Amino acid sequence: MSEGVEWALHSCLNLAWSGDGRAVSAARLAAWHELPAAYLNKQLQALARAGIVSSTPGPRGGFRLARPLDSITLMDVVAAVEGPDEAFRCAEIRQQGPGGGEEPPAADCAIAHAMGRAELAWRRALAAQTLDEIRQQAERQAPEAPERLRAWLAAAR
Amino acid sequence: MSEGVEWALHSCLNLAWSGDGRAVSAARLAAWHELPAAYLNKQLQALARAGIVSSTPGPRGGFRLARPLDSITLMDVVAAVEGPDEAFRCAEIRQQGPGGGEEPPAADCAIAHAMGRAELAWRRALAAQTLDEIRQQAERQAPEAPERLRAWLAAAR
DNA sequence: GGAAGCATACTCGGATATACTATGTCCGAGTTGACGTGG
DNA sequence: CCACGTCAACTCGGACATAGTATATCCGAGTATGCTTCC
Repeated sequence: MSEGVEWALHSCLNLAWSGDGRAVSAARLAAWHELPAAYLNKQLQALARAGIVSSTPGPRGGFRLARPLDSITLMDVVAAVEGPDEAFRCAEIRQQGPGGGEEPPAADCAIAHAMGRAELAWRRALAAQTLDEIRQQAERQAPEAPERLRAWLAAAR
Repeated sequence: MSEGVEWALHSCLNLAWSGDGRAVSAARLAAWHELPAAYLNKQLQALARAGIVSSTPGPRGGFRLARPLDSITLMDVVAAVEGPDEAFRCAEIRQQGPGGGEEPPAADCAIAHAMGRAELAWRRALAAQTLDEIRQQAERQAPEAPERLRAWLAAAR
């Protein structure tokens, strides 16, 4: 799985903690965890295309959450960064060569069906978890995190 | 996900249909679906290392199932081909840069925890499905498939 | 006729190239804010 | 003092390199088979 998924998820939480008042630039979000700024920018663009964050150019510009955290699921972020297509894609090799009959088979490939069911379970688990729940859990573990981020953003003016 | 997973799964079913009497070479299994023989051989080696199939060299050699289909799950094959490590690996970026505190955090990353739970659901779904169940479903859809394979193997002596 | 020895062909197994995607970097278009200037 | 125009800096956005992995290929070690030869 792409490294950018982890970056995007942390960035969403950081955006939520930064306060809704002002946007945060990709460079600041990247510096907070020592990530490559230009590449994180790429991931944030993907989030913007998916409607998860909104971007504003120019000075004082940057990214901010486009909707509240409790309406963003893990699935939304994963789909935005990784793309919408399934991880296991059936190439229908059973139709190739001597193994494939003359006419296409009537039913779907049993293997693809089973793999699809498993992947559906994964997607359901991701869709059942909102970023707000994760934020609450993270704040229970480290209650000072939001304030530290806001202080650092204000100081690094 | 790797293309080889699909090839390995189909090959396992084909090995089950070929009959337990004699081994089938990687070249024959590949020709049945017009796959690159040498590369399929690589995937079968991975299955052999995992104890799913057994290999015998020399003439009349090849691969055969090492244990019955009902004791092989989708998870076994996926783990053998893809490797045992998780798809989402937490790099603990929260500990890097100004965002990371002085001492390591006490609890696990909430994001990694949630992603791990989703992946666990996927793995459970894969482990709950045996290849024998898939074989039964495939035979219901195409009852003539096993016999066609055996006839082709005998003809291509 | 039978058995031993040998050559042979066929198999896996791993070491070696190539292609593609994820990763990382760079520069341009656009916008906002500040500053200077004129009224 | 206020309003307007100009300028400059900062931002995203997409186009351009690079690296790492999945894909594909090739050749060597090993083994069972069949044949030849000798007893």
